[in-house]
Amino acid sequence: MAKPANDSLQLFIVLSRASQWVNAHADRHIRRIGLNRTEFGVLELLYHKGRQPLQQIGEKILMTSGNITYVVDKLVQKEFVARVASPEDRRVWFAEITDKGKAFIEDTFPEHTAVIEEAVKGLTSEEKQAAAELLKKLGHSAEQSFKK
Amino acid sequence: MAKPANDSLQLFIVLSRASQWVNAHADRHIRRIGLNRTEFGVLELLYHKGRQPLQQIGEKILMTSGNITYVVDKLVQKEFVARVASPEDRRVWFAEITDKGKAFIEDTFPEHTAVIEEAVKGLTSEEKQAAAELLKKLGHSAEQSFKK
DNA sequence: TTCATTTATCTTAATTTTAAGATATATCGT
DNA sequence: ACGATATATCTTAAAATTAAGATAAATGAA
Repeated sequence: MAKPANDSLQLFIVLSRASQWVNAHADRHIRRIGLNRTEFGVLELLYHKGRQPLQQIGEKILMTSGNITYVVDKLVQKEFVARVASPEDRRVWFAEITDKGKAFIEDTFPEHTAVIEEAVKGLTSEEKQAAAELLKKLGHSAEQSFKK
Repeated sequence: MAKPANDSLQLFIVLSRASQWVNAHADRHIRRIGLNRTEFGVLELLYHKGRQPLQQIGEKILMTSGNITYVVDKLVQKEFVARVASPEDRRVWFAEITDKGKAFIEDTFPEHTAVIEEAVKGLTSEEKQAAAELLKKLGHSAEQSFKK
């Protein structure tokens, strides 16, 4: 049996590489449609999860508060996102996707999906499901232990 | 059976999240020891794989040529790395880890390993091995299809 | 209520990264 | 050998990101 630390380091290495190369596919496509990874991630989040306080966007996509302000400003300039004041807490702004933003996501999502399918086509459907289950568990536990 | 694209998108999502949170652990540690993720990655590469032409570093860690120059300059300033001319091709510089750089890696590696172990402790040893195998396959195929 | 503390967003400067292209050298076809 | 093309590194400006801290509002303890 190998030392336990080896399993962990090995996992870390292959996780980083897989993420790097799969994201290389995604990034190339996202650049082509005129956004960067962060902007696309925020827009997708708002599309799928609805309006979010800026703070919560930063918690999910892991960026500093200053960068959230910057990225949301860019999306507002592109008219893909609007800032909406919170009626309950005057410190809070929600970011909300606009109709133009929704249309953009809906237009580009089929291509995005095709790019991701190409990126992960080295695994069979069963392998994808097995990997996804393990990664879900890993992601949750890493998030929990990071916040403690 | 779900649509095939769903397997792929789901895998992409959980891969991104797992990578994000595991890297959050690693980044926090790397910052504490005075480097950033890119610098540490380059230094580790040179430690484990020996001297590399700058070009090849960029291919492995996916960064632009300008950024390689910048990062290697920073590591040279810290005396962790030296530039060595190639005797065969006068365009090429190798980056090579110095004794000080080696000592730095050797000093910090036990902590780095402990941080990674903590980050991935949500999986059992068997699960780590299963995940690593799938991610290795995924990484290789994503790299190949990206370059085509 | 009041004051101290916490929280959410924004601002600014510095750092990191990319993009575009310049320079020097190597390679390839003729 | 020659000229065209390709390759490796570097330079510069712009874009993206972080870090530190300012401001305003909410929360909590006394």
